[in-house]
Amino acid sequence: METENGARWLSDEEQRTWRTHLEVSRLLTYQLERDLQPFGLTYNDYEILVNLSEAEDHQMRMSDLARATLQSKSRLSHQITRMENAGLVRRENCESDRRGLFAVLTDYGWETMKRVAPHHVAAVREHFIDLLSPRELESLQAALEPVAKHLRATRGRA
Amino acid sequence: METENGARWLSDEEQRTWRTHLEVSRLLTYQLERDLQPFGLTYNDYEILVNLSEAEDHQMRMSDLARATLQSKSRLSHQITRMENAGLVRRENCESDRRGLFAVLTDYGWETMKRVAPHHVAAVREHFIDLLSPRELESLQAALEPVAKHLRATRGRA
DNA sequence: CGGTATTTATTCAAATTTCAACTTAAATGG
DNA sequence: CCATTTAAGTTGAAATTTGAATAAATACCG
Repeated sequence: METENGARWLSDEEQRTWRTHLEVSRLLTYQLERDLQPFGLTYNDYEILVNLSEAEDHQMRMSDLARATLQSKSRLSHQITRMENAGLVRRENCESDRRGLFAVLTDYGWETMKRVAPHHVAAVREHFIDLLSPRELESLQAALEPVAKHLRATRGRA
Repeated sequence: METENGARWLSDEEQRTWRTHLEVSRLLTYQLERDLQPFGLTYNDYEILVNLSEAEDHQMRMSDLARATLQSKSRLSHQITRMENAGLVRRENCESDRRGLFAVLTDYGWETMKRVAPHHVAAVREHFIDLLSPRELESLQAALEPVAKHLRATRGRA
């Protein structure tokens, strides 16, 4: 099963799996976004909150946050500006590197996180985790981790 | 393992799998987008081309295309306008329902599709399919299909 | 040290996406 | 039939995202 220039097409099984994966990715994002709407947060907002919540002193360098959330610096900068306006985070200067800035979780941001997280987790369960058996969960992780590893590497050497 | 208001947190295993899935989704989209760049197409463009290519007479009603690609009608409308300007598709009136329009693949769109598809498929292989054993592929499909089904249903009754 | 290259982060403009308002046509139901 | 509701699709403005250009500070190297 070859294309004219030698590339191999996908078998039916491969194609089915590929499309299912794509569909799940998209619908899941879409659904989680929707489940956050009542709290006035986008998924992007939430992701920033998670990262800052888990970080030492509830703060991270802009660069690191951009890397962690897979966003461009420019995009993160805008994103943080918006969240700053919403009172969720603030920027703070970095002593040791005067080019640098920290994004810091505000008290309100932290309160918001604590309030919203349980609902978000419930949504993740409802739409993903609880639909998988322990065995399926395990094989999913086993299958996807190498893919993640590959993609991280590929992205890196861009 | 309960939150204050009764929601169950994720176990380490669950969390790891969840995050891996998220990461793969994102990096994969990102990578495929990048692999299409040399051809001057976005992933959205490509997806439209795929759908039209597989459709009867290389044409689809705007609504159906929007549904198939999980986009809003508005977004699709803009998208098609852009692709029309690029010469990849054209709009055509629908006889039987005079509100309706078809998006139709142009010759150039079809040529483009035939030219680009092998490269795209190769990318899908390189970054996903070929990293999975047949067994993993199978279990992935088995695990994700019910999730897809659930999400389709959930989305529907929105 | 002094100059050049990198890194960090922001900004502006252009492209894309979203959202609500609108138009036109078809379906529904007294 | 007519009136109303629903469906198909577009439009324009606002919000977000992208990408190149910029500014400022640090790192590197002869």
